[in-house]
Amino acid sequence: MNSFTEENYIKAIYKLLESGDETVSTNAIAERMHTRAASVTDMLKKLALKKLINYQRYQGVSLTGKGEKIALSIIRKHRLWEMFLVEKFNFKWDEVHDVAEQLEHIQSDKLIEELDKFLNYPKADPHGDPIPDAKGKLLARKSKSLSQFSVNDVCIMTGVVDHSPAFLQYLDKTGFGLGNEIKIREVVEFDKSLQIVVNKKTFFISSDVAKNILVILK
Amino acid sequence: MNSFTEENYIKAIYKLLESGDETVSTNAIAERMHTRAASVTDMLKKLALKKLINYQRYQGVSLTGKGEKIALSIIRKHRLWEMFLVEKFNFKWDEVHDVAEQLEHIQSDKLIEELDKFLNYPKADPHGDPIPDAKGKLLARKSKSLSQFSVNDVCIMTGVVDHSPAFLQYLDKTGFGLGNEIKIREVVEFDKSLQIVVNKKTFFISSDVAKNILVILK
DNA sequence: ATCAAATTTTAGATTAGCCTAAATTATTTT
DNA sequence: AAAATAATTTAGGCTAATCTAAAATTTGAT
Ligand SMILES: [Mn+2]
Ligand SMILES: [Mn+2]
Ligand SMILES: [Mn+2]
Ligand SMILES: [Mn+2]
Repeated sequence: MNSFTEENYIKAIYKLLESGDETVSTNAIAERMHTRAASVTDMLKKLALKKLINYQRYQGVSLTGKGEKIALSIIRKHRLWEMFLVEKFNFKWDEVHDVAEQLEHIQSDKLIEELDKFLNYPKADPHGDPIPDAKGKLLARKSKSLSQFSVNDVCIMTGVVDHSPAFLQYLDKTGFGLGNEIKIREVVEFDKSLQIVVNKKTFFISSDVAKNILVILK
Repeated sequence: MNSFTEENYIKAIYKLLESGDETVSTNAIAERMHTRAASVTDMLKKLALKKLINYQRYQGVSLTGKGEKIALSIIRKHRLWEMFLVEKFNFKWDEVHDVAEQLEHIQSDKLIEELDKFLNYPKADPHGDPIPDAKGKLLARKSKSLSQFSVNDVCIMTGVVDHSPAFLQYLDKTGFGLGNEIKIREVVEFDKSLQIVVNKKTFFISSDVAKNILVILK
């Protein structure tokens, strides 16, 4: 139906729209897809012809209902596969993304239904990202960045912003994972770095790290 | 490394070589790939340049060691995935092929290792076809077609020649499957059709069906 | 050994996805 | 409200994989 490339563009547009803006720019897509703006324009014309995006030249793009459904189905597949790899195949959370990028394009409704069942209908992937249901319904997360909390707040880690292996491995090495209780012991005024307590141990993390850790108040 | 298309050509050449000939023809590849001979010639030039096939124009092709290794790795992945779908995801043996055609191109050594381990290192796929090991070693099967046996021979069904859903569904409906004991009660001289006993029930099968059932003598 | 038929290759196009360079349109600054 | 700058699109090309039609080569039948 749609090529891998088309699927990847649609997903990129969806992700860019997630940050709140009404439309996304050609340049933003180009950067995310590691291509040139001219290539993006070519693809936008094609996707518009297929009624997957709303596009008028120079005006930015958004997804149509049809486009959004496709995006959500790809994201669903990506996250289910990531979950599968971690739960059943001994992958670490920093190893799953690249394989899931390939698996998300496999076409088979039965496969995805069985995958979902096999994993017992998980609500979130190994990074805490919510998994759209079979109908494309996605629960909005209410997590906030750890950097938004204050001294003596006690939070539960629910996700990450940065998904890079480097960041995930840093968290592993330090001993942070989803579900951990994090108590803020001190916020350094100067650089917004934090002193926190996790598993009864004290850690110092930069504001950069704090920004990339998602939590809910306990 | 190699595109999906290149992988599919290599696999096609491998399968055609399996029938015993030293080389395969451009036309044979074209028919198997549902393309035209001219397209095949283009691809053969490319694969020859990559040293995956031995090719001189008008002389037919064979695989180099490198090409054969790639073919076996794709076949290994295909058969492991088919096994996975049947064993873990409730697929029937007539439903797995098309999905495995997609999954066989996923690139991840760890994924295949874990898949193999998860399935407890199976020796054959749901159709009885042997699975190459991680080194690309493939055990030759000694099964023969049921049509080669005679009255009173007792055999065990070990595989199928035709993999089409139609044929597999016919076997399902009739109640034949891998591992079944088949006793030949009569061979009709006129059309080579057979009267056989499976699970204490008597069946009449055409010579065409018999040719497509692989067995070993009990 | 010659000629006809079949096979295979070459020549020349097409489409998807990508590129650079140039032109166009929008936005920001003065 | 111009002018300068930034963003976007168009123009023109490239490669991979495909096609049709024509040419070249091999095979096989007299
Ligand atoms: Mn991911
Ligand atoms: Mn994820
Ligand atoms: Mn198969
Ligand atoms: Mn099989």
